[in-house]
Amino acid sequence: MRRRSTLKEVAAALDLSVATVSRALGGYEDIAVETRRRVAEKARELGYVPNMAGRMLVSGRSGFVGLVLPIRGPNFVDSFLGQFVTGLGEGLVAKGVDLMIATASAGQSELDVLKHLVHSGRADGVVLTRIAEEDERVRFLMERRFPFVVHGRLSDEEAPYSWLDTSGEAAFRQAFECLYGLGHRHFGLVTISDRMTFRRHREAGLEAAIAEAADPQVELWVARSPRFDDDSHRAAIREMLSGEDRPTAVIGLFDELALLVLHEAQSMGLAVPQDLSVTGFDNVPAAGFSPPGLTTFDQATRESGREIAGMLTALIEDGKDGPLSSLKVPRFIERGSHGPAPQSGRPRIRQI
Amino acid sequence: MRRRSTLKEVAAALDLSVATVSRALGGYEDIAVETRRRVAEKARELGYVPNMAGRMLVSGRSGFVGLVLPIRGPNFVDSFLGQFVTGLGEGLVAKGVDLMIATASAGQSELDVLKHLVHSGRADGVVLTRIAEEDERVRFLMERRFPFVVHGRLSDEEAPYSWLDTSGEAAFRQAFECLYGLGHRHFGLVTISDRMTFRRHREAGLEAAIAEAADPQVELWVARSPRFDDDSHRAAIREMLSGEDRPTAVIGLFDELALLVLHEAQSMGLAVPQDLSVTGFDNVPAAGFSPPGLTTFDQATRESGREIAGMLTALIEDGKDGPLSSLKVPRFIERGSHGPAPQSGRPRIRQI
DNA sequence: AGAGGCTTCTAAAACGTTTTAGAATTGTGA
DNA sequence: TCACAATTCTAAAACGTTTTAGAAGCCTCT
Repeated sequence: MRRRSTLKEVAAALDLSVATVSRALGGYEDIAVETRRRVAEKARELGYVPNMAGRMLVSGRSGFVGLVLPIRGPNFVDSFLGQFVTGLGEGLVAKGVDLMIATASAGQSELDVLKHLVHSGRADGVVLTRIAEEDERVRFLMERRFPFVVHGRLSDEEAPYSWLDTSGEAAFRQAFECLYGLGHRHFGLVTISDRMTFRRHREAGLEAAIAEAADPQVELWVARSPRFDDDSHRAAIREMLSGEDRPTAVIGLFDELALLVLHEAQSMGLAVPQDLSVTGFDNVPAAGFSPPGLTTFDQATRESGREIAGMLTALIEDGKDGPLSSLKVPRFIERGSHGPAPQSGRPRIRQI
Repeated sequence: MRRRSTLKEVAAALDLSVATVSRALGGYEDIAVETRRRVAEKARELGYVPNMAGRMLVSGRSGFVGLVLPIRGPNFVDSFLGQFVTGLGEGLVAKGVDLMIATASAGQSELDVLKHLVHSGRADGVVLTRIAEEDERVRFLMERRFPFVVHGRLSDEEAPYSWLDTSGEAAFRQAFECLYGLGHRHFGLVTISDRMTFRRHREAGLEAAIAEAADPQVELWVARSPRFDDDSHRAAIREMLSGEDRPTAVIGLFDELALLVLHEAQSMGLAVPQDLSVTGFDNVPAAGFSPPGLTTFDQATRESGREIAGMLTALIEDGKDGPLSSLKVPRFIERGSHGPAPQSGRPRIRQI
């Protein structure tokens, strides 16, 4: 067990050919059972571990799956990544596949990284996260017929690629129904202006639910700002919450926005959930820690990672199979930030 | 650029030998300058990208560095991992090295994973995180002389291995000095009973600072429970905070514990920071979101990842160089959870 | 006895790269 | 002219594995 040995050494020790040892370890039927046993024993004794490079060379497969990290600003924190990586790793290790993380170096785009990954043969498939509505990376991979799975969806849902997504539609529908049931009629939505698929789905879910309610009393105030521009979001939220015509229930497109609402409400002297109900999406750790506890939806990110690992390895193994897809329904996490609508009447609505 | 081509194809296109093309691309001096230029051009034209398997086979290096993921319970959330992976990736890509994530499969220990990584030649070096005071993984790697860098430290600081750590000592000293300067004399420490190095360093820093203050008025109440047992922590915190002899300043060993203190204080009707000052360590995202904002220390995890990447690649390249180490001083993040000591007198202290 | 079939094993090629040892060509100095 | 050096290139081996095509030995059936 001291040094790793090679097939050749195992073969020499047993006076067999390298080919026989290879096939014996591979469990081939045309090697006598007794020989297979002897080979296995000797291999263990000598601490034989197959060399991946040799294997890769002949098989043309690297045994790796790549995760292309989104480029981040220097201060961007992503509570999602750790969970996702953990889940992916767990799912892949079960299939004997390893996970590699591909990062863009200075001046590289995510597409550059992807191209290098595909061309160098370092990975047999890739996982893409955080895709936009139109994504050049997806186009590139589809052209090459390189196996990949996307966490999220493009706007073109007919395109033949594999994805796993969490249904923002279902979630926002459920949020509305819950709040409507609690007597809320006057809603606020804090959202982004960027063209992300997840935004479209969540907004569509909310709109559909409102339409289905078919209640003329229901009104919606939409506050829309650029994704990472917290100052704009804050300003929009303050405007939404000041004045007597403010919503009684505010839905954040994701937790960070909902948490901003919680903060602004507090600093404006509005009590949550007595004066204002707030919901989010993602269930980031801070959601649980921020009093009174943010009501939100949990994506089960780690579980998604595991499932994506399974989809991707299936794709790699028998490439003929058509694209796979899976739509998860997020779990509603009811904490303290929502409650019955307050009783006071309230005037008209405005749209920003 | 359609399909990846090989050295042989480039050589054939230029009527040169494979060896010449290889050396030309390698920039060797014994290839005519003009030839080098022609080769480079044709290689680009044909979209040549070196095949890693071939290269690995002859060089004996995989071009990978492994990160062994700690095994986690099904619900464990780690905001640290995402940042660390991002930093590592950034640091490694600059050196042309890739990052692989090694996960334990069911029934495997972290040591098993490590052994397989080392023996299969899939990685040329590894990064270890979350090590305990005595760590069998470190022993194993030292025996094999396999390049590795540890994030954290063992209790045996003389052992010749490379590490990068954040000085919990300096942080807790600073926390004490800050609070002492604000008039606090009666301190609480919420900590764990597990034998982790980081615990020892932080506690040592606090004790040293108390000793240096040499003030007989200073008293310390220590509440110690098993690491992940939140219920025990809560109970210990409640006990610490109930009664008139409670501390005016509580230091959490890490943010999760400090956030528990914040919660318990709130539910007991204690105002932070008027009645009670609280500090933590780690600067998890929830620290910023939890009113009134947790005062804590920031580890600059992403930056540490980058630095570790540099250390490890240096170690791999010229293995002769002795072990490297680096001790970072964490940044004090002053938020709203600490303030001047309240004025009321306070009776004796107890030790749990 | 010969043909055919089965079982068990192996030689050799292939994957794509780097490196070593040396070949071929040209130039230089005596 | 010859010996020698410098420059530029190449053939071949090596890395460790898998796979292909087939060899060797034995058994069975006619």
